[in-house]
Amino acid sequence: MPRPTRISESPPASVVETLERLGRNIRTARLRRKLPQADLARRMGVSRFVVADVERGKPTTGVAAYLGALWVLGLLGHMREVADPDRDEEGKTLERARSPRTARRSRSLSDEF
Amino acid sequence: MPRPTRISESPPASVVETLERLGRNIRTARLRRKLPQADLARRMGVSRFVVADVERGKPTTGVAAYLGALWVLGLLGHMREVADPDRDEEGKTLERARSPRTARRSRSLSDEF
DNA sequence: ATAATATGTTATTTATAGATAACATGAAAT
DNA sequence: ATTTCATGTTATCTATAAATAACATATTAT
Repeated sequence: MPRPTRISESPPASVVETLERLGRNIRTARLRRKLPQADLARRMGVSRFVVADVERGKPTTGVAAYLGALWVLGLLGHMREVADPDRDEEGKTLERARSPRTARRSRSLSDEF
Repeated sequence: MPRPTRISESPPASVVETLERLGRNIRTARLRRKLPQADLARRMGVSRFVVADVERGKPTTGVAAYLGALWVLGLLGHMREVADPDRDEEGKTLERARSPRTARRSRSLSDEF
């Protein structure tokens, strides 16, 4: 990553925390499967150093490395729920407040004939 | 990302899919909050282009950019469950098979006095 | 003990991620 | 209509992510 970005230099503590836990989790999953870093790396199509970085929770490492590891480990499904609009209560509330359910749907539709 | 890695050049379809959905979800959350890309970027400490990349699900973008966006949007908590050892059924099974629960704990501890 | 395997460490190299800037296009609002 | 404001697009530049290689240090198995 060129031109040091603030978020990569020192991300918010909670981001660092989350990344480190994710890395540890991936490592745990790998060890449980008795899969060496090098093997996981080969199946991901990267060098073993990238796997090491992922397990350390390195912030500047590409997101595909993290998802690729999850993919090989059969844990990629866990990502489906992240930021899922259905789970975003605050977002849903904001949207509801903006367009109340009692209002007419869209005009153009109901007026169009 | 230098030296094109296979995973960045063309990640597995499911990884691409997952990334694109994640990007869309982040965009949805941002729009619901009526937050312009530039504002989100500023609060993350990156340029607006990185936010655009995230919303497109660009694989080579640093993982911190994705988590940073989730953080600003108050959705970082969703990441806590990803690859959680407790949710890794396959991993748990493998571990159980390796060290049956009926076995003695660790020897060194129970014998040490 | 010893061999084999796994992970960490350091140094070097190179393609590129992300910054900046300037302009284009597209919505929204006045 | 016209002025904001948001997002997309293009180009240039530079710090660095990741590859390779070689050695060190666990860790595991024989």
